[in-house]
Amino acid sequence: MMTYQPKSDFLRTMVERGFLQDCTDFEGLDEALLTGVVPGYIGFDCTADSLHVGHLTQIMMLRWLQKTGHKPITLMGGGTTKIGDPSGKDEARQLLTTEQINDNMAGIRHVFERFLTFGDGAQDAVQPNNADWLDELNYVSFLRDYGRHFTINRMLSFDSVKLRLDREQPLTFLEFNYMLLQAYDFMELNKRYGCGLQMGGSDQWGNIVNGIDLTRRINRNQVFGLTTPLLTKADGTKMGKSASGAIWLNADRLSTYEFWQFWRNTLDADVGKFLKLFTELPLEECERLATLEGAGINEAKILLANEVTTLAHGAEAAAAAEATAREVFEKGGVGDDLPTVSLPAGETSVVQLFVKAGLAASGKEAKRLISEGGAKIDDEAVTDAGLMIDVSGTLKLSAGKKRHALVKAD
RNA sequence: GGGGGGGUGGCAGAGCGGUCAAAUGCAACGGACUGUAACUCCGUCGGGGAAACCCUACACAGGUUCGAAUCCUGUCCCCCCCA
Repeated sequence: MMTYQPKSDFLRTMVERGFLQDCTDFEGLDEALLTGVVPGYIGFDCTADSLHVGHLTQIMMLRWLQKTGHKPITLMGGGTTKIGDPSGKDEARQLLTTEQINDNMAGIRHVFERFLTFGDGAQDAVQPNNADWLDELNYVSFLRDYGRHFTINRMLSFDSVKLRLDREQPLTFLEFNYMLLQAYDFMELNKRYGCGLQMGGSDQWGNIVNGIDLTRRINRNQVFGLTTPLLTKADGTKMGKSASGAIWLNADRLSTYEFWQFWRNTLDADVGKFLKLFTELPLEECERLATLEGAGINEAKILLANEVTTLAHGAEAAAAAEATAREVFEKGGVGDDLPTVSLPAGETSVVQLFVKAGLAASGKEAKRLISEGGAKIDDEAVTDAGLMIDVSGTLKLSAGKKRHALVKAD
């Protein structure tokens, strides 16, 4: 695959920056991208009101698509979310109301607006909702008009299906149908927007290929698909989890300081990869930074954190986060950007203080922290779990060396 | 429909009448080392309580026992094989 040198800006960027896992027709897509504006889409579930770093590869890909002169389509799975894609899930997803789904779509839209330009222009991003066409689907006519184009033989040959069958895990009819609906989405987007490209994670390959086939058969249009590699950290663990949970891209869900910290704590070995994927720094710069060692790579992580935070939350948020981090970690001081909790002034037990500040999940955990010597108030180690604290002014609480929070008296 | 095997802490997976808040591994958290890394090492890891101590837990509901995650009965769920 890599023997072909792409000529289009978009594909070249994708290859150089490590976005590309696979493509259905590398040369064909390249040509289409050179010929005119190619609307390209990625589908997103509406299960939460924000997206997280696990989506960031896809988001950046859409951003590059727009930057290189094409049209991004962020398809909301409003229709499919009502059913729920059960693949990989242990239990059936709880059903969301239409209202919840709409709220979630609005939240997701907020995230995208930071990365993409929406509007009515040829290269402006649009955000359709597949409920608009899936809700009206009639089972019998769907089977008759579209079901005929899918053979079970072929569907069984897809890895996503084969894996499940090989592992002797049940695959419900619902899941099996999911790929038909997604194929239908692609075809519909091709009709409505002239969409010529679907992108997604490597696990979406089968679904994407089905959409391409269906679009060719029904619309008689040649469309393309490309996938991104599954992102893992250098130590083999999943990317995008932190102590407190998912790394949300929405400031309501995760403070910009904590978001910044997530990137600041990138493993050495991942710095280059993340710079290329999640920032827009020139390629050579990314590669140079990745080769640094010791203090150098440490500074590179700050740069990474600043760049990603600027994209997701703006330059001001990034600067504030960096200032706080430098104050806290380099000078041992206090920064405004630390997670802050307000409490009524007065006496509280240390244990409760740590729980309320979000530094301990339970009183037991707070006590454990204290007995292990990891709990500090204004940098003084707490030794007595029975201590009563008079909350007044601002206190800096620390759990270990990295987790800090401020408590303010009302 | 018949036969068999299972459901244990965030996950994986022991335990199969008392010494079990439950081995071990992973994850997580704290500490040492450092660069706010990685690796390694040490410690912690159901909840409430300052503590003594108390409470809830081995799918669910009952039962047998001085005593049950462990035995019995019923219910629900999962997997496998046969039809």
